[in-house]
Amino acid sequence: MAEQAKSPPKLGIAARAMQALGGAPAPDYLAALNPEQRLAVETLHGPVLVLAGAGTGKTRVLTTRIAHILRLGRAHPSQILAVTFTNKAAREMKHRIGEMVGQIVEGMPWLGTFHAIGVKILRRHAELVGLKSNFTILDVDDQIRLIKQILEAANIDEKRWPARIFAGILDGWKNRGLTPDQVPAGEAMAFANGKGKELYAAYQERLKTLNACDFGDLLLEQLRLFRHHPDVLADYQRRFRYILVDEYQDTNVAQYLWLRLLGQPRSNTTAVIPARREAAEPESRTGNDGLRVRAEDGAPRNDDISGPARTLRNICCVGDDDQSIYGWRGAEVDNILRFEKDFPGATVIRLERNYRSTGHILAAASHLIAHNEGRLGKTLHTEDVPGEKVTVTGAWDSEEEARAIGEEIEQLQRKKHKLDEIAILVRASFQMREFEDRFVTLGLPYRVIGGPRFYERAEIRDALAYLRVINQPADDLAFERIVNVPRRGLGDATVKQLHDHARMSRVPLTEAARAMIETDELKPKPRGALRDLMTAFDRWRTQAAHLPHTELAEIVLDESGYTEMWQKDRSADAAGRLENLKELVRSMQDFENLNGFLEHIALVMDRDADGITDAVSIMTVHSAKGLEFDTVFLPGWEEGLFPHQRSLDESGRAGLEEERRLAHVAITRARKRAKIYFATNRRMKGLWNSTIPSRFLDELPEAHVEVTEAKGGFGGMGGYGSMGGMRGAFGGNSRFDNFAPAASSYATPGWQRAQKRQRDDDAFGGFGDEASEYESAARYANDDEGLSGSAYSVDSPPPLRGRVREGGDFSPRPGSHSSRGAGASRGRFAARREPLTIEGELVAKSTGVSSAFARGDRVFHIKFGNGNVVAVDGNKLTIQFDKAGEKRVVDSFVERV
DNA sequence: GATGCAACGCTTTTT
DNA sequence: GCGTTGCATC
Repeated sequence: MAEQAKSPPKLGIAARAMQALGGAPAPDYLAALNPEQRLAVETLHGPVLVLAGAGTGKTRVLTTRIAHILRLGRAHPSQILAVTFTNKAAREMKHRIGEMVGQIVEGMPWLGTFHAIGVKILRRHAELVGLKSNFTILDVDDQIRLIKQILEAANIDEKRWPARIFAGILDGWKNRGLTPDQVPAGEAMAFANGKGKELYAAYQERLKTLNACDFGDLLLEQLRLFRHHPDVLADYQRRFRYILVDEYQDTNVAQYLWLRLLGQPRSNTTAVIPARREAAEPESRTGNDGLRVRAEDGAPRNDDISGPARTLRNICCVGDDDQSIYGWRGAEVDNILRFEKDFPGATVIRLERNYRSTGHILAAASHLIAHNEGRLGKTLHTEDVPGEKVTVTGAWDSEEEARAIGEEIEQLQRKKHKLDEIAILVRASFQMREFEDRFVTLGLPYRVIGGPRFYERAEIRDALAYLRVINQPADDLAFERIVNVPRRGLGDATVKQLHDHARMSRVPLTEAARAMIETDELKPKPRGALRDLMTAFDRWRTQAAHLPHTELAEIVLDESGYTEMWQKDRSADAAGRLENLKELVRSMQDFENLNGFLEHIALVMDRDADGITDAVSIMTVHSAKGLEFDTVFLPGWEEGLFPHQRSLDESGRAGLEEERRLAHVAITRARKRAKIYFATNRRMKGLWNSTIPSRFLDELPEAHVEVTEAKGGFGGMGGYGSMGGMRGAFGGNSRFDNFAPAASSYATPGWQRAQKRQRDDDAFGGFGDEASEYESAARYANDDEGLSGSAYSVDSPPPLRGRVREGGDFSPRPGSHSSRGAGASRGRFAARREPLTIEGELVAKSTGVSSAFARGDRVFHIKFGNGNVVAVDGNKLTIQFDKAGEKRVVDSFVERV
């Protein structure tokens, strides 16, 4: 029965599955599926590829399939391997399966991320790959510090060959499943004059001494394990009767190989040993400094992987080639495009009925993505109403864009839309700031998703380092991190001595330290400090045995002086850091012991959303994948930003297609409203650039898109059409060429005045044209020098703004904002705010209720820290922050201290 | 060991 | 423009 035709009659399969159920009527969970979904759930034999377009019920299929397998008794929970990319996805799956099966699925030990499963397997067989089962998992920070040490030891100038770059290269190799000896000679040449390979080998060796793995190793070491120990592999192949993979389009080569190994027929294990495959792209990742990494040898791909699996195994991959947006970190769309070749006899099922978005949105997204060539092709359709058209709105600059979006959100809010159902999805994270600033002013609750994660904060890592040393004394990286934090007189000199000693005796640093306390190599002062520290660690280790780990953490933070260090720190974020430490201890409660906790944080770097009840979400398009909202705002659709210039430069056509997929992902996040924006001027890297609308806008179907009219203000701005000339250089006209910036918010007297002044002045048009033409020409000549040369300088913001500022009453207050550092942002903020206040906008937005705060109050703001209230205006406070300077904020954002 | 200044870089991000 | 980082200096 393995020999099913590729396109079996759909009902046949379903019917057969029904028979398997003994002719009983389909259970509820099946009845709720559409025919294709049902086929995907019920095709339980042989490889299955489910191409699940956005919003077609992908997760539902996966979870139902698992529930179905369990219900039919085809496998025990422990015989199902289900892999996801993120912990979030894993959690969600577990939850939903539990709901369906009607109980908590404790018994699904092999449902998790690639990495979590990797750790589990590696811990069991650690000794077979040269590790001990309590090995540490290094995060990126540790990894870079380790590389630095390796580079130093090899006498490589870190200036010329930065550790970060090498970390990137290493990552690339590991993503492709390459061990040091497998690195193509050409690529190895590219770093440090051909030392790449050696360095990689040295790094791996060092990891072994540290009894540690980096993230890449969690996969790579498994490949090694399986290849060198076929018996172990066979054992897992036997165990996993069903394999399910989520987001298959995001798998990298290493993950692909891993799946191939596990998904292969058992008999075939010996054929696999030399498995190796080059990256799909002939030309690939680039470093800086002209460091081009190429796959020099055009080795035929995939030829050394064992031939087609002879016996079909039950592997089911779910993915969407149109949502592959992680090529830059090693994902290979190719894996999904080639599934049928890799797994002959595979059943391919397309899920094309979309349950998420209304008609216009879906049509717009489909039309856009149809411009891509390398795709399997799906046609999404919906039975939903057409709904609202996708809107495209032009804004003068990014500030106005933020203002217009803010306004639209307030309108939605007035119509009782939930803020939780609104998201702003940006291409690059620097775009977020503009919105944050705007929302703080408006008093609009928002949450930023992504950004520095909880466990990446310095204070958290420090605290963890202490715990890591207690847990595993050989953890040199952790030890080094905190040996002099807080300062205890163990500076670089002492640490270097420790290092020397450790290297000579080939022992971990802690051991070296222990030895050196007994000798008089060290000066008395550091020696004493070191002895104290080691005694403390001994004590904590003893306590660890009988105290609850949360208590231990508190003791350690306290006795080490770490808490005190932050208490004494007077900077704005010290309070937040202490709060984070408390949160850390709190979060430890969820774990049985220190070990479990440390493992969790190494792998589960995600943090649950903060407690804000109803708020607009701001995030990158990347982090929005998998999410959905009623209303989605998509700012920044401009050439150079979206599609991103670097993506085009580095990956050419493939890059453009990935950007287009990203745009497709962005639009398909919307259920009811997708609102696209572009600005004609944007500041990037400190310079104002005039920009042209994204080519993706032209690729949207006119019938489903509404180009919103400027609502007054800039009506008569034919003269602004500087973009016609720019398009000339670009080739072909865009219907957005003469687009007037949206000015919905500019019906204010101030703007009318500014506009009038500008018209009277009439000098602006010429300037705009000239600069823009030069700029776009330079851009398409792909000449970076020219590009920055053509951009407006920092001192001359885009023409209109410049005019406004220069016009007497709008100029920033002199003197008061001139301080540097943190004050700089204040200057930026205040200079812009001022005119708005004058024009009464802020007053108009005030609730009228007098604030609970008074002048002189000492307050705390989550973002800006502590400060003093210098003025109160309704619910708007002007606060002089200690660190962040003077800002106007809404009172609900601060609390009294 | 703290402080200050110059230099760098700046898409997307999980584990 | 702005935040981070590394080095030099006191």
